[in-house]
Amino acid sequence: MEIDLNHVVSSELEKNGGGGNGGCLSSSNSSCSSNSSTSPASSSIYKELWYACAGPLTSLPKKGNVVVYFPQGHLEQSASHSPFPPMEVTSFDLHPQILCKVMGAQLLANKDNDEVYTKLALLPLLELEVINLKGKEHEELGLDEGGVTPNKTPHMFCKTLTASDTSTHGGFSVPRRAAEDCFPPLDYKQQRPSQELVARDLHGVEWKFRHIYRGQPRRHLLTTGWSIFVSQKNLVSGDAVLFLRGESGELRLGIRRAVRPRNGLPDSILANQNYRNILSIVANAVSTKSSFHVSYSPRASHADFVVPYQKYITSITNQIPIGTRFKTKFDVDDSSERRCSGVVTGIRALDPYRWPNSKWRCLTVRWDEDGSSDHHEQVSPWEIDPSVSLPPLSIQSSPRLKKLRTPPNNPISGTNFPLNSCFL
Amino acid sequence: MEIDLNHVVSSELEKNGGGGNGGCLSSSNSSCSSNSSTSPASSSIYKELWYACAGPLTSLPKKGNVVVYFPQGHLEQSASHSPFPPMEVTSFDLHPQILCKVMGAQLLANKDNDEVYTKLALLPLLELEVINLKGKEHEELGLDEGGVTPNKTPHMFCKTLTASDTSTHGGFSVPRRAAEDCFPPLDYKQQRPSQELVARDLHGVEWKFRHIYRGQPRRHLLTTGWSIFVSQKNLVSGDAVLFLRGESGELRLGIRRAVRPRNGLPDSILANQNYRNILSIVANAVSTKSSFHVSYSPRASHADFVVPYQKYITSITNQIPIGTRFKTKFDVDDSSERRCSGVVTGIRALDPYRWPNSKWRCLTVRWDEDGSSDHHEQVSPWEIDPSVSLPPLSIQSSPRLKKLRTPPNNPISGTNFPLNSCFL
DNA sequence: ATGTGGGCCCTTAGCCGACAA
DNA sequence: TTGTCGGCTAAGGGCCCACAT
Repeated sequence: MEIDLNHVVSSELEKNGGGGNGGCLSSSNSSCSSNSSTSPASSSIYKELWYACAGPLTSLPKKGNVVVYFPQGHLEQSASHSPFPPMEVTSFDLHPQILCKVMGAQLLANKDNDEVYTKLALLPLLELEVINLKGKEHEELGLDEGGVTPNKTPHMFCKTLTASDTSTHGGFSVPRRAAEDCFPPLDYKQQRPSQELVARDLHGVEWKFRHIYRGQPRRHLLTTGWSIFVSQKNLVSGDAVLFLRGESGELRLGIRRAVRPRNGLPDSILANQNYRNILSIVANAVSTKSSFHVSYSPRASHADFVVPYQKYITSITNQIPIGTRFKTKFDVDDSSERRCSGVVTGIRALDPYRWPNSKWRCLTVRWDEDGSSDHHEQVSPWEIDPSVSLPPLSIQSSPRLKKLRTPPNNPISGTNFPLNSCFL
Repeated sequence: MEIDLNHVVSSELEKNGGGGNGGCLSSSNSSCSSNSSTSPASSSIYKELWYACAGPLTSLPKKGNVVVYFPQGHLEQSASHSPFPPMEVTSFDLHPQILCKVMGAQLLANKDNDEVYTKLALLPLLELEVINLKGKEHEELGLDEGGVTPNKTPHMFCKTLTASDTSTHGGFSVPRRAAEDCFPPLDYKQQRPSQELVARDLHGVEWKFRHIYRGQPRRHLLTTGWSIFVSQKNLVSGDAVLFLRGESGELRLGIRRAVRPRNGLPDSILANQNYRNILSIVANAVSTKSSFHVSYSPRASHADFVVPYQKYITSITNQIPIGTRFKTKFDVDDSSERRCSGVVTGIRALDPYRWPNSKWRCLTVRWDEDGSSDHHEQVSPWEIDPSVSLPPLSIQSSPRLKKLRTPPNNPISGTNFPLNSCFL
């Protein structure tokens, strides 16, 4: 009997028993073993590892939270190669945004490439319930967003791999502080102190490394076992590994791949999710008042199509006139993050026929740094942070803007889209 | 931009242009290249290769055929680990068998493991249309089943890999007749005649091999390039490779993996196909009179849940009393096939609550050879061939039968399930 | 503090014919 | 006819330090 490692990791349950072979292909001289059934570790460490792999910016709705679900975003994620659905596909009479209650959230990891993703169970709410919600406490509305991310583990590090790290020629050069923080101390009186490290990945697979302190000047290195890890995980320079030490000293390690075109949500989710299927599933759930499942990859692209209720409301309540300057975050390494800024150049519905009045990526923006051309030029109001008090740029000063047609005159505001008509 | 190789191969269209990297990981010294965009070959050779990989027993319905679709079988295939759906899932008021017209059939290959599968577009038919069908010509009813399988290519061979074939120690030992049949002739006057072979797989990826005739006694071998192919395709001893020579001499090669627990339909299809999703998609298609898609892996398990109309009718029209002896086919190697036989020991619906009166695997059987315990003990009427005129075994003679409870008294017959009530 | 490269050893991939089944 | 083995050679994995940034 086989157990799908895609479903071993779960923040809700303690069922970490599943073994399988976890992609460990080495047979005899194994520096990795899949002996995860003997793992006595609590699942909390996996939860922390999951969030570490997902990056510092990831925050997920908790069970019971109220969120806004955007079918458009869901469709985009599932078929990134064809931005627009075929003409004959209608919106199944679905609203562009659907208020839902989070009935469950699973933290998962792609068996093939270790990318983290989540599976949310969403229960559509009716308009009546929306009104009732207004009197509820804030927690259910997803206001405690910051609290969802677990406290950052003190003993963890994340390093972007260099060419030397991934080459077959040598091992892995461990940053000094990282080794001192996360690894058991070595006996520095010895000539070349070394020890064996054992770390588990998100699937519970054990990886063994020889940790040695040597060289002139002295440094921490991972030698034996490292190259196997690199090849098994298909790591290349630019990807990042992260180590994490739990309370009782046990090690976890995860990977955070560099942004590549294809490293988003795994095939296992994308395939067989065509437009019609997704829409019929959601439409069915709405009409039968039953929950449906949504898979979401936090590291794939900034496509938040499941947004905390309060965050959404806040983002559309404040006016965002054209020319508004804003900032937003992109994480780069360890726990640092790069801030990008830009200016709103237009407001229009992406697909006015199928999804009229949809807020999904309704803002046309221009980024300040041209190097970041990989960012979308269409973003959603809740993705940006317009609270920056910079002087709004004159639109005429930008040559690129002259190509744009006159944006329609519908600035976003809460009054234009009262709750009573927004949802369902 | 990336192209999903899962969808490159298609029997219907000529759109074989898609390149991608086809899982070819070797970088510089590549014995495989993904230069499939330059392929001038017609897609018919791919069709033949697909059928060769699928095995001699595979026959698929053609576009326009009328078939019977069984949701139960579809659900089984998608979640082979949990044989029964959770209690709260109903059948969505779907009938256990749904008459459909085949609107399209794509021949596909799993990008990860090269397993062949098909994607069928099925359009549910109404009862009225069923009645009208009775006067139609036989072709549309799927009677030309045998004709669907293309004429067997004369120049092809299939060899099950030995331990030596898959070892890193050596190359691939080519059966003599195979080499003479499929490969260009060598100059046997030379001491060690050799040549370079180039073959394309289902994804259009080129593989190059050094073909040499040497040794004492002389034999045909594939040396350089072979081990890369083995490792890239993850072949192990027991798997089979097959070579195929087209009319103009170009080579194709495919693989047929040994039956393993997990080699069925790829993850890309299985995942995210839970019971509720499938049923809501099908129910939606039935109610909106639109088509839906079904993925089916012919080599995974003998779970024919899309059955030609006539085949189904024939199978349930004839009485199958308990004790009936039957034969059935299982393919083993090349184009040979092993025949298995057994006896029908009971007839009952698998899931009487959700799918009453369903014919899906309603026969309990006992196989004659005990070694074949991997076969299902529950088969569908159309999977067996009861035309064998062996004396029916006395039920009491079997010790294993004593454990069975008395089977319900509902022998299968066409009159018990008239067409008018069977479908929708 | 740590990325890269040269030196060097030794494992392993991989081609060959000798055998044997 | 063809599966497996021992022999042999060459390629590269992988540990070490020097050096540079």
